[in-house]
Amino acid sequence: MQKTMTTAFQDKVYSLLKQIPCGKITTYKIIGEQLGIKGYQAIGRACRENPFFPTIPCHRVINSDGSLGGYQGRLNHPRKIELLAKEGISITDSRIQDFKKYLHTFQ
DNA sequence: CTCGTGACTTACG
DNA sequence: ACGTAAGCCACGA
Repeated sequence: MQKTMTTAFQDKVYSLLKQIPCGKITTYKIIGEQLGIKGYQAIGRACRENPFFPTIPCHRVINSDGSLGGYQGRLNHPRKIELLAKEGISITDSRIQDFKKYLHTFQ
């Protein structure tokens, strides 16, 4: 029956993502630092397998250089840009302006 | 159990 | 800026 097939790794990623408030974003690197791993790709993979929405807002996760990265397996997905823009984040040319200002740290 | 591939990356030259 | 290497997880054979 397993409605959800979340693994221990994904569970950690989701826990962090859920801590991200509205209007804030984070990067794969930060998540990796919090998890203590360097498998940034694995993090993105966990988001892509994310069966919940918007319980797990993977659209709030971007690259460390300010680019949107991808969404649902697609790069610079228009949906991701729109969602972030609605949260008050300015995006230009598939890139976040002053994304550091919106960066959310798991302190 | 082992191997190979894919994945929303990052770092380096 | 581009290409390559490193590194972590999940899935299929």
